[in-house]
Amino acid sequence: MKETARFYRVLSDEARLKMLWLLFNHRELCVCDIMAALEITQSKASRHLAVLRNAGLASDRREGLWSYYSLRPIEDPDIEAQLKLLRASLSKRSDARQLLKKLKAWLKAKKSGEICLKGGSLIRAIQNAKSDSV
Amino acid sequence: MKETARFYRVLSDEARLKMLWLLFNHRELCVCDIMAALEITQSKASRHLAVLRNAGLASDRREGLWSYYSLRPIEDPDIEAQLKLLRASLSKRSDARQLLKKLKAWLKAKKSGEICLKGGSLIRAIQNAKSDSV
DNA sequence: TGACTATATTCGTTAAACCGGATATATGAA
DNA sequence: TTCATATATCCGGTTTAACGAATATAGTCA
Repeated sequence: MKETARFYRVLSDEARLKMLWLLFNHRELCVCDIMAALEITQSKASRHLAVLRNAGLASDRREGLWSYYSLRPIEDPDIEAQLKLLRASLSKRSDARQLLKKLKAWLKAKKSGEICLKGGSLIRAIQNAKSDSV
Repeated sequence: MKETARFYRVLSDEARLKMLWLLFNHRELCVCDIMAALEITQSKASRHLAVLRNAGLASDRREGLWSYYSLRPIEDPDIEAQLKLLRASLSKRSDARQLLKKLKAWLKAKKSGEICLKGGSLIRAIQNAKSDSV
């Protein structure tokens, strides 16, 4: 039953729940997308994504400088059912929907080049997006 | 979403999972029953039961010196579904079934008076039951 | 090559969780 | 009243988790 407790431990952090939620709704996201949506530091994003990966819930794919994370197909049907329930439960929360909106806005800005990635680091761009939302 | 994380945090401890599991299968248990089944100290049992109570998952009823704990009817259907799933998931685990057996043995011994409660504290009786199982 | 950058990891610190032993509380019995 | 007892809570100490800043790593591009 220790194993079961460990599974819930992974879900017991708000940042990780948010990441799962975003990945439920987007097939693949890079670290910077998650930083921007959650407004967290780079090390925090990377660390929590690693926890999800080590727990077998997420997998990453490297493409050049970028790491893309996605949900991993779950083998254990009980865990799969739990995650499904989690997703359904979060779907009803307005803060979860709000988070998705913020991500979409960021993705759009990134794609359209509204955010200038040349000559400025992504981190600075994320900082600016942050202050925009205030 | 902080609230959701807090819920999983409650489930992220093995002792608390075991307590929930026992309460899933017995309408009401006193603290000493849980101490005996889990082979834990009195303060640990009491503390974790308090966590379950504060989370709204359990309630207690005082009867003389004894505190009886039971599951509380869950208002939130999402949480209820999660707990149902947890129960079904644990039902498949042999260690969970083993734990139930240990509890039943303890309850039987307690009821039949095999364990002498007079002139000896319950805690001592639990200690003895512990060494019996080794 | 060398400058730049996205991500991973390390480092030192802070906060939270957990523990057993001791103590406090309240009930029951003599 | 006084003693015994089941449970709750307090007290230190230990472990675990989380954090931001700094550094390491590895890829890109001039």
